[in-house]
Amino acid sequence: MPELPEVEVVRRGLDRWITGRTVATVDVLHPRAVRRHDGGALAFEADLTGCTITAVERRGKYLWLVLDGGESGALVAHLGMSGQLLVVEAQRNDDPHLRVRIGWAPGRTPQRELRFVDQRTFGGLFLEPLVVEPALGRTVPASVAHIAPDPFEPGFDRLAVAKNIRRKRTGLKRALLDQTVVSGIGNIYADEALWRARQHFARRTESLTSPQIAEVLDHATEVMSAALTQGGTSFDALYVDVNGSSGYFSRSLNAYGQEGEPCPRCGRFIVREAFMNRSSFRCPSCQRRPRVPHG
DNA sequence: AAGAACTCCTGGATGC
DNA sequence: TGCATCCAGGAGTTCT
Repeated sequence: MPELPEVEVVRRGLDRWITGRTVATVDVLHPRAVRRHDGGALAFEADLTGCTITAVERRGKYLWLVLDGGESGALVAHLGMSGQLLVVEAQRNDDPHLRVRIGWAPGRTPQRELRFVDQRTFGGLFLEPLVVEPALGRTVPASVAHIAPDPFEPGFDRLAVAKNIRRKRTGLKRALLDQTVVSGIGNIYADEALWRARQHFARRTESLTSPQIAEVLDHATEVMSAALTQGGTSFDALYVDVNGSSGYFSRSLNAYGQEGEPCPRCGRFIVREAFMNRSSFRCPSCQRRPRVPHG
């Protein structure tokens, strides 16, 4: 559920609250939360303790805290389906699905701490070295190197990505969700972008021109930008910013989750269909099924 | 080797 | 009321 706008809201909150702080204590309450860390929970606790957060960066849905200017690598975070990074007063009661607690060296009062809370445990935290991407000149964690730039990165070339998608010869939504092609787009914003572009999710990419695909990418960028100004999309308490507040973009959705509601453009009822083991929402009039389907 | 299938997980909603 | 089943889905891994 957290896609690019939601992760960016969290990144901004973390940047404001924890940049410059030094880790004093690390407490892993559920080993699965650090399953991607080399060496497991004990190594995670030992490796992170003593590090200072010098920056908070993001690519797509991946977020990372630069440690000691990069000298100690980065603490990578992926929120998965239900992950939350919360900055809360240390004395507050533990959250029901608290997985990792990170305490700071004493500083401002009240004393706060960083908590990773994750109901469905698809998300996780892990430390990794940073690597330089030759093509872009950007420094990213090793496991983020295979993730393509998101539309808000300086290295994002919309026409080059469009040409790449066209060459993939696959279904349009499948391409939008492929994080190695363009990152940050998940099920919600893919459906919203397709609705805005009046395209069907199964439309073959090779049947579109590169400028047409670039337009779909522009719609995705615009809808994510609009969501960001609303604090992201929240359907329940599962997605929140670092202070626990929900975003408001769910009220602006035109297609996603709108089964049985009238299309805001034409009034036909939005339908839900299974695609790629997940729900896809579309207007049956504005987004007609292509004659050569699937992909 | 690209792409489909499978897997991880919990709790709220739904069905009988 | 209570128990069983379904469903949400990102991304790494395995299979074809």
